[in-house]
Amino acid sequence: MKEVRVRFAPSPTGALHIGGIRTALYNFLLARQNKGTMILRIEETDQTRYVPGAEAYIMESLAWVGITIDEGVGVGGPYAPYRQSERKDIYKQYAQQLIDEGKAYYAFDTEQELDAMRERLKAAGVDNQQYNSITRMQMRNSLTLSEKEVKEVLQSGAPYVIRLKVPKKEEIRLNDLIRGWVLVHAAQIDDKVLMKSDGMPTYHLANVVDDYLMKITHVIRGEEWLPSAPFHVLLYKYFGWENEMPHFAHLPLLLKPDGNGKLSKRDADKMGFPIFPLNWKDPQSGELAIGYREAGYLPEALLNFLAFLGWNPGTTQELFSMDELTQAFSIDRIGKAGAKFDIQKAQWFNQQYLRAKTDEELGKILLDLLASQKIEYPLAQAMKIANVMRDRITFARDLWEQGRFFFHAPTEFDQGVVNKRWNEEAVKVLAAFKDEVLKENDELTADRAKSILEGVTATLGIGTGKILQALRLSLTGAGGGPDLMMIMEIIGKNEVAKRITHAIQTLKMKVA
RNA sequence: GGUCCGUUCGUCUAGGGGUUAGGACACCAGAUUUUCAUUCUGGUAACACGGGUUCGAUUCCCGUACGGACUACCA
Repeated sequence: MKEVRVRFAPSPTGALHIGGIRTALYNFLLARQNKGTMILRIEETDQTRYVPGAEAYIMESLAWVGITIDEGVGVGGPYAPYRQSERKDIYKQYAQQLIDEGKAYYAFDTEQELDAMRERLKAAGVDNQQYNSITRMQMRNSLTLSEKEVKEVLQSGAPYVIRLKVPKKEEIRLNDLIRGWVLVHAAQIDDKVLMKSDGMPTYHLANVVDDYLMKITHVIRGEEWLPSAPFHVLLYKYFGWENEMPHFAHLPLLLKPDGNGKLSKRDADKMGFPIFPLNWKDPQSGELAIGYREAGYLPEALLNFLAFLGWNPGTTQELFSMDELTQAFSIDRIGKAGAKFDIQKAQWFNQQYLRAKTDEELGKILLDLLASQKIEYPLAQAMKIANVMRDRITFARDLWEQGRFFFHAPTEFDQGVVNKRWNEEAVKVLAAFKDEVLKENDELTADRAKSILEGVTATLGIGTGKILQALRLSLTGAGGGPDLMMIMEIIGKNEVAKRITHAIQTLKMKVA
């Protein structure tokens, strides 16, 4: 069997969108599964849209989620260069070949002339206002001008483009791996521009030429390319590359969560979730967009989530590592319909992956979080916190945000709990408990804390359950949280005593 | 407008001529947890519509509706 060669070919016009990551992932999985090659090609044939930093961003994003590139920009390879701007001469040569063979032609029409043509057709009630087999004969191009005139215009240095001469009557068919046979009549395809007046190729030419030269076997890309795919097939035909033509697979789109339409940055902002893998600061506006990484998502969780948007293994298993995805992936299990983006499911995946981490892994993550708060803390303690917090968090940062009380005594107390649970009985127990705790010689363990507390309540003849909330309140300021005894073990006896004392003082007035 | 693509619970989806139409997220309820979260158990909830074909259609075919993509010298 032929070696599988796939490519991810983004355009560096800004940050890589989450949908792009999914496209890259599917390509990557197919490559890995078949021991093939994953290629990164940068398609920046439009200089006006080029954004500095976008290319580096793309590469960093792919690296972060664990999609490794075998060949292409950044790593090199036998078909270099992999940046389309550096392959200008190649495209020119192929465009010339089509001209020579009469399959393409020069067109000299100005923008105004093109507009005028569309207006004219529109006014005449023609649905299809295209530059095509009919209209091209009324325009200024090498088909309508004499050979001598064409030569003159070319020599005068006037701007021109090269267009493909699409046949009038022909049925173009393409067998999409996801959608099956797609038929299009050539009459519905326009004479697309192959070479722009600035000497750069359009996507269509560059894409086909590169895929052919780079021996690409599978083109997996977004559905937005489906309408132009027949045109690409035609190009392969014109070049005589039909036998080398890659398989096409047009992926369903990622849709916005509410309403309809393609998922956009605007929707993401509106709904409050990231759309880019990494933070992205727009060099034009200076605006910062938060990325999944910075929002606290684990790369493996994001990947797993994305993999399931449009694909599924056909079993009930949902948690897949990259290796497992590689095993299970198959193009024929990709769905046809667009998938609405549901951030809640992404959060669930993140939760699952967070839980699967060891105390040590999670403890270290907490230490990083603490470092940014300028808090130094022992790993052994951080691991204990990780252990009690694990099942309560969705994001790594919740370790800090929901566990502040481990590091700072509460400054405020939940009023609802105060009203309900803070009373004289509780104060009595707490004061006695504090005294007992301070008498301890050893470090306070959870078990020890519990027996001391039970001793105190037994002596005073008050039910332990009645004052537990008050104790929690005094230690954390809130009415909910992880196991209270463990909290005491982690913060230590002196801190326990200090906080109880402080709470009794602060809340005294409120009882009366 | 035109061309192309699509349509199973709110969402991601499985399934496929005869099923109690399955799972997951979310949601709701109960149990456990003296709290909260977790966990467990249970529950609400879907084949867009109309015609065919067929003994039988959610499944196949055709329409309609709805949605989407494309319709640039952008990718």
